[in-house]
Amino acid sequence: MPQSNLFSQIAELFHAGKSVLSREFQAAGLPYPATYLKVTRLIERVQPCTAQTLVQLLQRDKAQITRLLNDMEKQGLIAREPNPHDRRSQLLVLSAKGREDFETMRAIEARMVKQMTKGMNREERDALLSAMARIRDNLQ
Amino acid sequence: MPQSNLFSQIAELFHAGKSVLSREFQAAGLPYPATYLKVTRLIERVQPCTAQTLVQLLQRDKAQITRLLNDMEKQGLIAREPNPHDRRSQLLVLSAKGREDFETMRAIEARMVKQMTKGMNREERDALLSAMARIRDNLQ
DNA sequence: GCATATAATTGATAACATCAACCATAATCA
DNA sequence: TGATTATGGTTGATGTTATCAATTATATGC
Repeated sequence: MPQSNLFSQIAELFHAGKSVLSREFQAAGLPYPATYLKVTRLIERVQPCTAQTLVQLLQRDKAQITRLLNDMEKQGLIAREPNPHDRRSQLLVLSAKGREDFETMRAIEARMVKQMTKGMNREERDALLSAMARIRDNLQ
Repeated sequence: MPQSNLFSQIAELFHAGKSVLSREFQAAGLPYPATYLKVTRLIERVQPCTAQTLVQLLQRDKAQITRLLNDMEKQGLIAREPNPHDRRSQLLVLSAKGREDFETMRAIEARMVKQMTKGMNREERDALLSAMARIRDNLQ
């Protein structure tokens, strides 16, 4: 890629990473799109978690979130439980299968990230992550 | 975004950047998807350039490239000229409109990148770009 | 000249994204 | 309290990005 700039780099990195992930999910018998990992991660970490929570954290359209959750529910990864505090929304939880598959996906992703940062030391990795966080903030 | 890892960061950055770009292209009267910028950039920089060249540089499926070029041709941004060395392929060139719109898109992108790296000095920016290039290589 | 490789297109389909309209419930406030 | 407005979520329509398999035309190697 000749004379790339920052944004092209990000785009290419994302594209390459996503395609590695999907391929490896496939190979591990988890034929899920890469997005599932992000969603399961959030449902695990952020509790209680509703569709609206995901909309805000992922900055995605709520329609897209609804459909994503429908698919994941259909595949038995998550369940929607009544929200005692608000009958308009539902609480999202991982099923046993969801937790298990999430662990596998997470391990695959961790392996990929390790591969990506091969040859970088602790400081370099930290600098990279903090630079990226900064960029993200600047973009808001 | 709680405890993000490298790949999530990249994904979020890409998503945020792409949406800023499309919005600003719209605002500038260039209702093109963000991909057009990458393609016009390559056609300008890499000459001669065929569909195959783009497939390799962008690591995209050739079907997708064909359709992308069809759209761009339909909108008058590029032209396909006969390749004197190989009658299977065509040489891609920017039209006058293509060059003009490309300049506008490039300026918009440059503004965004400047915004993204606000508060970072030269060394930090260089370190970031080279870390990203390294990551990209590691991923191949 | 024939077999095989390559450049590009086409068809099918999935993943990802956005907008507008809508329904049910919650919150506000006259 | 009852009307009004706001919010969480769903549905419909549509556009963009991606991938795979099959096909056509031309090139290349033998």
